[in-house]
Amino acid sequence: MSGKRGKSKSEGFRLKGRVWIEGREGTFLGYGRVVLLERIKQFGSISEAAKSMNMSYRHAWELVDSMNRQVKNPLVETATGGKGGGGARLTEAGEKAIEAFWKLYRDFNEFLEKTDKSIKFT
Amino acid sequence: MSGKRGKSKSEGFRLKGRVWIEGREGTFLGYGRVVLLERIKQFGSISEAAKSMNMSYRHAWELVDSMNRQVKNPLVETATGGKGGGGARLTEAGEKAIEAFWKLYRDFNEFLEKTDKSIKFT
DNA sequence: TTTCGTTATTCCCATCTGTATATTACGACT
DNA sequence: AGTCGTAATATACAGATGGGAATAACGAAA
Repeated sequence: MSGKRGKSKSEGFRLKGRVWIEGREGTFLGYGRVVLLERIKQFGSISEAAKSMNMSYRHAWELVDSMNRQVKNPLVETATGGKGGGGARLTEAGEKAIEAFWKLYRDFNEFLEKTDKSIKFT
Repeated sequence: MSGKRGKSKSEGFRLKGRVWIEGREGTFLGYGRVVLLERIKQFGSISEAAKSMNMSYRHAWELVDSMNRQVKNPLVETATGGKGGGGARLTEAGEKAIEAFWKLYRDFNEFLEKTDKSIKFT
């Protein structure tokens, strides 16, 4: 291939992918959910975490609720009312989940990079 | 874990994922597209291929068109009119694409299975 | 008991994806 | 020339997804 210049029409392909943990109700942990957990840890509040991700509170709350429903020990504990109106904090299980997912995520990206090089189409 | 019986609330997690090839316009090849290519090869027609997958002809045609737009040598050649009204056939490049994807797909599933076992949450 | 900010929950709406449907273009064969 | 079945294309519709706004519940602190 390759004329003197100009993009070949089949240039620039790259391997992409997603991984997630699935539970009884469907997705349990994925990239977005883990980032959300981290923001909750950082801000101590679902609403602040959501805002920082440009995500609606409604959506964030549903994700948290979905995760908590699928485990015996919740990943996030919430409190309504009280000082500051309430808040949310990450549990031990939440911390473990974050760690476990990033480990998986790194392994997966490694796989993607390695595999990407060995692909030939035309 | 495990009480005498009954499902633990954190049972049954499994790793899932998707991989695809991305080109200039977004997705170029993924699982569904490859199955579609195989059906086109089998039936010699986009409409029959679509029907066999419970997919609308419109959608199938758009997928084929999207794939063809992103390469110099089309994966599918179509003919309008003529014997039987026309049809579609897989090109050499189409065959290669199928092969390449399944190879990738197998490697990915291997990764998933291997990785799934090494994950601990709680 | 009043205040306050967050969680919890409910509606309505915009957007997106794909379906269903209808119409036209096409060209080898009879 | 007429027939036939598929490709090609446009339009209207349905369902799912998430956003935004509105409201109620909550409980510690003043």
